[in-house]
Amino acid sequence: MEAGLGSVFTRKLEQFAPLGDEDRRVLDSIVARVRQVRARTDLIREGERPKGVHLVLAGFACRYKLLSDGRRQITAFLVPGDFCDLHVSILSEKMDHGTATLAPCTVVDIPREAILRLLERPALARALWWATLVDGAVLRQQVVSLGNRSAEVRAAHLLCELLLRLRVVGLADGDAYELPLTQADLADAVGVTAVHMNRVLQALRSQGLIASEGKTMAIPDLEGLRAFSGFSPNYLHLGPGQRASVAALAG
Amino acid sequence: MEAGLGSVFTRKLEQFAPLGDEDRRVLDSIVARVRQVRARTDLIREGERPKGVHLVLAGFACRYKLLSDGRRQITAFLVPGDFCDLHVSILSEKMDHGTATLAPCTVVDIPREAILRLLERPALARALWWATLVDGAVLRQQVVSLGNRSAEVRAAHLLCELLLRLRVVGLADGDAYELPLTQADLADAVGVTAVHMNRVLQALRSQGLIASEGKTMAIPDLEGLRAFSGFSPNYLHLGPGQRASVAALAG
DNA sequence: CGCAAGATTGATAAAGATCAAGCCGGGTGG
DNA sequence: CCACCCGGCTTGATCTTTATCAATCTTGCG
Repeated sequence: MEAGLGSVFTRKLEQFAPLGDEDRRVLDSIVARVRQVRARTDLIREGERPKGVHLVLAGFACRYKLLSDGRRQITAFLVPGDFCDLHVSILSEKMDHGTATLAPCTVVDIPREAILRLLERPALARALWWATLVDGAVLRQQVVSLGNRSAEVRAAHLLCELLLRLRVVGLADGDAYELPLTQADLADAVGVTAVHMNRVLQALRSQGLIASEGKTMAIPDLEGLRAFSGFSPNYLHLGPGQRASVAALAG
Repeated sequence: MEAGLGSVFTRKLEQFAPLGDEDRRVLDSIVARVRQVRARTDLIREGERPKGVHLVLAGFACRYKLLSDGRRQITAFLVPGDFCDLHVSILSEKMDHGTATLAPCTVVDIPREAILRLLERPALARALWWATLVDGAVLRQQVVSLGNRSAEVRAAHLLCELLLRLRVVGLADGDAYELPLTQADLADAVGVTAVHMNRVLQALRSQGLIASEGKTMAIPDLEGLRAFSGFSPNYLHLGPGQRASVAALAG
């Protein structure tokens, strides 16, 4: 399937820097393969060399690493608009981690040359640097969480972050969003066992901080969750266009 | 103090991509302020907007975040040749973390415009992307460690990584290097208390995996430490020039 | 209807935090 | 020149969080 990139991608990039007409034209000229990928499927494995950049248009994916004992650490959740492997692909290096879908996804494969063409335009290059900066910042935040916070607080922080990131791409309905993950998936990101993740979620529910049913996650008391988890959105480096999404959150 | 950048910087960048004469000329044309900074001094604090890029030429520094309860998480150690705040500075964003010296350092302040000039040259831009990629990869590795490994294994892994990174810049003498950090500094990176870090180091010493005295860290049995910590250097994306440093390590 | 994946519960064990001292070395002021 | 002081290292005892192991329950779905 061949098609333009649709609006999610453009909207995502415009969040970071104002684009000129010519920038937009270059963006629109990218022809990429769009495809549906079912849940729990590798997009690219550690050690492989990506042919192009993968971009999530819909669904839920992740970056992960496997350990020798079979355990999996999820190092990032990828939501619509997120690049799976931008930096590695620009350099055509070998992947130092894998990426995989967690839920059914719509994925775009952008050829490497197309990305290199984007990089020639300063405003677009800036947007890509920005995406990379946010990527790193989210990772630093995860390090802080894993190194210092209890499992309960880590989980709360993650759910807070996901709400905000999904709001940015218009996928959070007020204070609720679809979270098509198993407790084991969350556990692999938060760095606990699935058993413990279950107890953590129960605790958060009983404190009225979250209200999940099925695959829907609701945050009835965002300010409460924010305070509990010590969340501050500064590290997401949201653009001016997104400040409204943050209005509810101090900092 | 004004001066050229010296060889560390150039050597670092050449690790990533071959540079042409013109690239080198542009590099040499950068005039930057070089200064000595004493130990335990902030280079830039969270929330500030960097005027330019800081580069460590000598010494030992870190990226860190402070939590509301006063705890500090070190998210990266910065060794000679490392940028402190490249991405944030390129975008003149607010810092989402601080950087500080841990030992006395020689630091270079490169004006933002100089970096933007580098970015116009494809080979140099590529080198900067590469540095950023490695930054992210190291961070992912830290997430994997914090999420899955025991404190002992995390510490071993970190010491393995530092040996390799210091070898790359010629600061490791065979299997030993200067590590001018307190146990508390290490603890803040590994995500344990200083007390526990002390016991961890004792355990590693008694297993013959490390042999530190004073500020010198020696690795008498690198293969042993590698195996114990599950270290694999792939995520450092070392250039062909550095393969020799890795010879001792499988994978 | 029956299964398999996911969620839940309980009991026990291990890793690491916390609290509280004590120790050691080197720099400093009297 | 020495006493003392302070930062960093070390040790011990106890407490908390989370892992581990082992079932059991629930539910969407073929």
